[in-house]
Amino acid sequence: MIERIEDKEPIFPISAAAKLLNISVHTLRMYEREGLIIPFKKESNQRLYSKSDLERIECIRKAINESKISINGIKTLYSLIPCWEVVKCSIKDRKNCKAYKGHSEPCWSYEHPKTICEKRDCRECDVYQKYTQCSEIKELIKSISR
Amino acid sequence: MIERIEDKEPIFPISAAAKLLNISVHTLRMYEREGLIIPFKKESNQRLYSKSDLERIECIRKAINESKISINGIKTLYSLIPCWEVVKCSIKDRKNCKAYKGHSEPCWSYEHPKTICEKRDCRECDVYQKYTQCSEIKELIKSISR
DNA sequence: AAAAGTTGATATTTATAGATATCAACTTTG
DNA sequence: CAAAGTTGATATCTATAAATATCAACTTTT
Repeated sequence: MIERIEDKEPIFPISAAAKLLNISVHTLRMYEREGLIIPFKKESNQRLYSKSDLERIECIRKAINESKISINGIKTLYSLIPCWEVVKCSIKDRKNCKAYKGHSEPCWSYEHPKTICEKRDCRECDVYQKYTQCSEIKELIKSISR
Repeated sequence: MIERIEDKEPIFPISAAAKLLNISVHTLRMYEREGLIIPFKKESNQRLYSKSDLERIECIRKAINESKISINGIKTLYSLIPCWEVVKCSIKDRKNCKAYKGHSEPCWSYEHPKTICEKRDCRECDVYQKYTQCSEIKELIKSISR
């Protein structure tokens, strides 16, 4: 469970990632289009995946293939992450934030101008990185309720 | 949105409920087996549905057919309801409660002996009755985090 | 006590979500 | 600068989740 800096380095091009995960390139792009993952993008727009990205994707695959949760189900689950507590945003931020109000997309899939998140890179955000699994989300909800 | 007492009266046998909802009897039993609904049971074990039950089922149907959330996805969403805050259970209760620890079934699908919920009827519980939709669950999470 | 409706269970159908394949245009690499 | 890999897009396939149908045994109703 120790996270190394190297694990976050985006080093695998899409075909290498697909091979390592034993899935098709298109599936990876679909997960991205659905907002489940945010791969690193080079200036040329080409995707690069880190080891952490691969772990995240494996987790998502388990949810789909073993737990039989549909992609829209996963999006909805992510939409319940209390991101406002993680990024400690202000009441004003919350007023302006579609993610705070919505409940069908992960917060990082919404536009959220005029909030604390405006110029942050969601790929680097704890909300995206630390609450991939359902157990992690539930533990977060427990921890904020006190 | 006004809830009347009559709305909670279990009056419709399964075939009437199925007809009103325009679905098959078997589908109703499947939702029950999956733990999405808890119909009232007569001594003879026959099911009766209230108007509130029908509304709940329509909501679940929308989640499945329109929002494309799978049944397992819905179960997982329900498992995130912070029931411990709703029923105000003790630390000890939480220690004994599989629902508190789990994250794949709604709390009312778990056995939970030696907790405050032990002898309560989950069908009558606010956790079951008041947080059917995702928007309601998210609002609850917001309200407990302060 | 006969008719209508219910029970749980198993077997079958269908609609579609998730995955794959193919494409021409563009980028990177050696 | 050619080869290998990428981009997004569209069209197609397949595995299966959700729903339906059928069953004999049991309850309720009139």
